[in-house]
Amino acid sequence: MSPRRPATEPSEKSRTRREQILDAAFHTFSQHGFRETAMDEIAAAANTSKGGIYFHFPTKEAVFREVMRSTADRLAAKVERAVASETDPIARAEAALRTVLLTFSGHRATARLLFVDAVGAGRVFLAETAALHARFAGMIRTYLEEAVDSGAIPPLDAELTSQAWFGALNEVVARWLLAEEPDRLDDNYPALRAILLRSVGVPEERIAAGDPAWHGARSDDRAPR
Amino acid sequence: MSPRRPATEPSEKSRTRREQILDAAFHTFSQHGFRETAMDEIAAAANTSKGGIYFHFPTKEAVFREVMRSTADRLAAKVERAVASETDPIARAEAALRTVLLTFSGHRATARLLFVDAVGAGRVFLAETAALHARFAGMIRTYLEEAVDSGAIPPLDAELTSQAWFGALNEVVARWLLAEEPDRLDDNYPALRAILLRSVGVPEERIAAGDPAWHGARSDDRAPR
Amino acid sequence: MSPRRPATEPSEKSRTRREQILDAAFHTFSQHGFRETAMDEIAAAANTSKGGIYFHFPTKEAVFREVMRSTADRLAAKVERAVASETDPIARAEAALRTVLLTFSGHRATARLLFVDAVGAGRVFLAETAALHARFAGMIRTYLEEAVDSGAIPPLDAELTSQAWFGALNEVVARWLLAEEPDRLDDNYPALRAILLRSVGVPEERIAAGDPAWHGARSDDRAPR
Amino acid sequence: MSPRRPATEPSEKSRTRREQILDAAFHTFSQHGFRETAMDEIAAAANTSKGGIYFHFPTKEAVFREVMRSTADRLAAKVERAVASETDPIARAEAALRTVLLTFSGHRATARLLFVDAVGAGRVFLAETAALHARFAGMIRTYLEEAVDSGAIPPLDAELTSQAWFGALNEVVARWLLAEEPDRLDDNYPALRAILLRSVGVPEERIAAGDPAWHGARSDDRAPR
DNA sequence: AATGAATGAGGCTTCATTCAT
DNA sequence: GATGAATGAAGCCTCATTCAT
Repeated sequence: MSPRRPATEPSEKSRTRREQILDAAFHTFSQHGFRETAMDEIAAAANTSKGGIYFHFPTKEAVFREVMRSTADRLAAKVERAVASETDPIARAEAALRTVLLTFSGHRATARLLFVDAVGAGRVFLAETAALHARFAGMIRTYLEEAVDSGAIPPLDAELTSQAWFGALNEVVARWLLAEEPDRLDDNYPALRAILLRSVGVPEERIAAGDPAWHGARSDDRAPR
Repeated sequence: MSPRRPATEPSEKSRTRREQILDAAFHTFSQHGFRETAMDEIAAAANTSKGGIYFHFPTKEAVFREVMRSTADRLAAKVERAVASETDPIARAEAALRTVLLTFSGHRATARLLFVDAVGAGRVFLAETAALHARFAGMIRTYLEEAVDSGAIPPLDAELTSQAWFGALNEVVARWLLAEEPDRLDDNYPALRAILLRSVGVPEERIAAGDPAWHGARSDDRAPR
Repeated sequence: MSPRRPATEPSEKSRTRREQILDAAFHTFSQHGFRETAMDEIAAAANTSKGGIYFHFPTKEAVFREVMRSTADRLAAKVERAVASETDPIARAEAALRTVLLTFSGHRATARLLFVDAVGAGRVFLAETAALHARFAGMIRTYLEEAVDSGAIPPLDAELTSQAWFGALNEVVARWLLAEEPDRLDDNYPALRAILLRSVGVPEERIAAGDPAWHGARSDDRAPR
Repeated sequence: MSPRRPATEPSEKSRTRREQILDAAFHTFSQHGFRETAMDEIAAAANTSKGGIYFHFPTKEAVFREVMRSTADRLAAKVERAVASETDPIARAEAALRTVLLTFSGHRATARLLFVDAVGAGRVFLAETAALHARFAGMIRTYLEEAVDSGAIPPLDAELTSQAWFGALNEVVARWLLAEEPDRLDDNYPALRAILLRSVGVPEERIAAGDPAWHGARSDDRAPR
């Protein structure tokens, strides 16, 4: 018997199985894309049955949305945590950039899912994808505006600039994902940082000094998710 | 007999029908994406039959590849033409940027196809997509290297920078594509130009002067293809 | 999950449906041949859906192979059972012949499938067909060799002779299958028996005596499969 | 201008093209079977177009029928010629057997077409196939009846025996066709001759003497058709 | 006579979803 | 809660046949 809980509250067992499915879906989606992933594959990877998935999710779309959401949440939380430990506005922007690059560097699957599959999942997810991009660009935008407000950099079109930053980052990641024999993604951080900081008018001395947080903070390239 | 190894030049009639099909495919692919487009749809849009398409192309993939190729060719040619009319290295880079933005601005479908569908078409097209991105980034790279060689801007990591530029541009376009009620895409040119030029160390005076070629050269937002 | 590698015994329900499909396939294949039979027909005859068949078999070919295999197995078992009840070497050969003729006589569909469709199913099944013929010829060969060893008949080229016997039998059956208004197939047994026995040098007295097992053992021409 | 000929009479040019098509059809049918042969293949092999074939033949079936008919005619004529040069009834039967075996031995394609494809071409050709088999069995039957009439062999069921002979021959040929690495088909003649002659009661001395016509008359294994 | 092009019915297979147990 | 089984709507592709030129 399950403990005294409302019937609508998912039981421990159920929470676990749900997560199993999401994990499996995350991996298959990021490997084969949305359309190319069959419910059968997810079921097999989750050690359950197709019917089992349909108990927890109403449609395949719902599974995908949930995977995207939770993945984006995790990444956003990670970035926000990293940013929170910095106070200098420019350092905060650096931290955001650095974190994303480091995270993707160690988690190709996450990068693939968020920035390749999201786009390729079909017109049904257009709004979702736009929101996803807007979310990360929005984070960047916040840091840029802080920097402007603090006088660290001159005023700028924050909306467009954050899009450009995100796009630049996105492309570097995507090219790394598509490469046959990719180098370490994070090798690109110093140069990318320089370009982006320069693009918003950070003084050359500051750029030349490098990112003080960028000592051995290299990715370890092995975390499972 | 298949037309793929024509003993004689393809007849006028055939050339026309082939183009009809490519046109139709271009539109349906850019509206629904690769997987979501059925051969039947293309056939209907091309005023022909499914079998008719298969007379001209061996598979659906082949149609898509051809559409991508010809679209990319057209765009690349347009950019190169625009660039050729400038001599100053920075002006050449500006011309490239401006042309792409203007073109996409008037041809959402082209943008959609090259920068959204290409990515989302599935793993089969990975290499193709990578090549497509590399192609345009490569063009940018050439202009940047010219600028460096001429001393107009300081040395830089041309590979990464061209990726970043392309990515920034790509994202701005993509966001515009995904927006519900988009502004004019080309409204973004001045700000984007400033960011990018700044990112490679173009002097502020040059940036402030604006792009001299950017007078009424706005897109007209109506060309059929 | 596919049922091809069942972790547990296939359930009763499934066994039943699988057999339903095989039964339906047996009938449609033997009536229309492999290429001319559509999966839809099999599905309809099995009171299930096309998809239902694909749950149990990976391809149409696999269905055909399975039908052939099980049909051949059943026939071979029947022959072996009949032969086992005889001890005299010549009587054993007679039993084999008699059994095949009697079986086919009552089951045109079986005959059609094994000796007409198997050949006509296309190049993909060449090896399968060769093996099928070799299997039955091989059985005959065994009985002939026993007969030689026991001294009942003079030495002979067992390989060729078994082929010839099988071919003779096959043709008689085939002509009966192709006839518009066929007589009883088993009416031919006495004469065929005489020819074949004579061809391997069985003494005329033995031949003239007839097959003692051939009293009312006539087929009844109505068994469902 | 064509010479003064009735309009219905095929012109020289036409006769040639028609034959080209039949030749091509013969080869493709015998290699891939009826259903597996596409009109395109025949057209390509005949160096003409699909439309060209439809000028000379109304349907694919018609082409097949014509190929079968002409091939069978050619073989039958060959056999009859060989038989005509013998007077002894048993020698005539031997000649028929020998000729077929030798012909097929050198022309796998003919054998394949007549005795494999004919069966496998589908239900539409049932009657045709039956007639084909009956035709050759009928020839054998004639020789057997002559032999009986002349007292060379005892009375027999000529219909059944001719079927059996034909079937035996057919199977030996078929097995040779299906074999991966076949020996020479005609190596089997002496043994097959012995079996068949014995089966109709030819005296052992006659059998043991061998076929006097079977000196170097081996096939040469190379004729194109 | 001949051809290239087009047609459209039909076939095999996939897969999201449903459902009885 | 979970599963195996079933469903049926598409989808891609093939190919005999037709037809304008």
